[in-house]
Amino acid sequence: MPSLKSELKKRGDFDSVEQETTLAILRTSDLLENRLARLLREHGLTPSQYNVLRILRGEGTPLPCLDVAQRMIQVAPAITRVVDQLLKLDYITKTQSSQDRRVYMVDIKPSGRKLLAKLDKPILNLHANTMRHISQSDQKTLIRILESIRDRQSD
Amino acid sequence: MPSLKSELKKRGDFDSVEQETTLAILRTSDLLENRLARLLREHGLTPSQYNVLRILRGEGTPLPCLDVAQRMIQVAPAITRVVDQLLKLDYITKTQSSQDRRVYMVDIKPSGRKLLAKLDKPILNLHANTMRHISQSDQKTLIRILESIRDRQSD
DNA sequence: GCCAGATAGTTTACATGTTATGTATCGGGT
DNA sequence: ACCCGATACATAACATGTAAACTATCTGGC
Repeated sequence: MPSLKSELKKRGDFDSVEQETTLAILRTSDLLENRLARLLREHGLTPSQYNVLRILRGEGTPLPCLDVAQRMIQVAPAITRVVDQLLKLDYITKTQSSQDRRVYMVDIKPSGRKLLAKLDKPILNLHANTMRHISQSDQKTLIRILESIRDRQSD
Repeated sequence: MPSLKSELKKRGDFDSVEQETTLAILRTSDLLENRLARLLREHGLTPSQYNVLRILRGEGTPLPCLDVAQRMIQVAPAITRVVDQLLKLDYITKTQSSQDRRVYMVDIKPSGRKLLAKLDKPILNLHANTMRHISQSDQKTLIRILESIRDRQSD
């Protein structure tokens, strides 16, 4: 009987089912994040950098910095630095908009697309492997419940 | 039809159910973490600091630094700093073990217990509120599936 | 006794998230 | 034309996570 359950028992039982549910989500997420981060690190990317590149590739056209931030549920300052990093790595471009000079548009470069293309299969495999013991029907159930948790939140 | 689904559609459809499942977990976790962090911040604590205090309270006896780290699935350097912070805040004690002088035992102080006691109800309420629309049976399902995801991982 | 390898923590360097604050620019009302 | 509030980012300050390197201490074998 491995990690989670025994660990948590040690520090007292759950105070409520809701708390147990919350902890289960947080712990599982931690695990998944770590695995993804390790894979990305092998290619010199951080999860944030990867997400920005994904968003830009998905969009197809240049995007203002803050639009990228919004899609990552992130605050502006974080994006500024990630964009700086990606510029240094030469995976994106950043140009001041001529319509509105407050705005800076970022776009993915071919080098960035190439990197993403190289990552697509390994990442797909990672996720497939992570979920390999979970039936499709359980996955759909999971997605449904998690979605309803997110959608019912006021903020 | 709100956030997640529409957002993700924008950047291209999911590549697989496994990927969708993964993203659902990560996004939901983000949401929960943010809500908890906000509540804790009102009391001057970070999530890490709170977790360390919880572990120490649950344990009841002094614990070596690295033992605390393990239970948080964290690496040693992170603990060093969180422990330092909690020392500065005067919520814990840290004493060198006389048996093995490499080891430093940390323990929660009464002030720390008092703070946790003050937090218990609000946090319970937060979790209850987050899950208020989710049936107990769905929660149990969620816990079961998430647990099986975690338990089936090799590392 | 002594030394090599293991173990507990710390320190350093880097990337990121957060809030608060500063800067440039835009845009609408007078 | 001008000014004031809003908007797009950038910067600063702080806490945290990670890997890598370092210190102190312990321990088993010779």
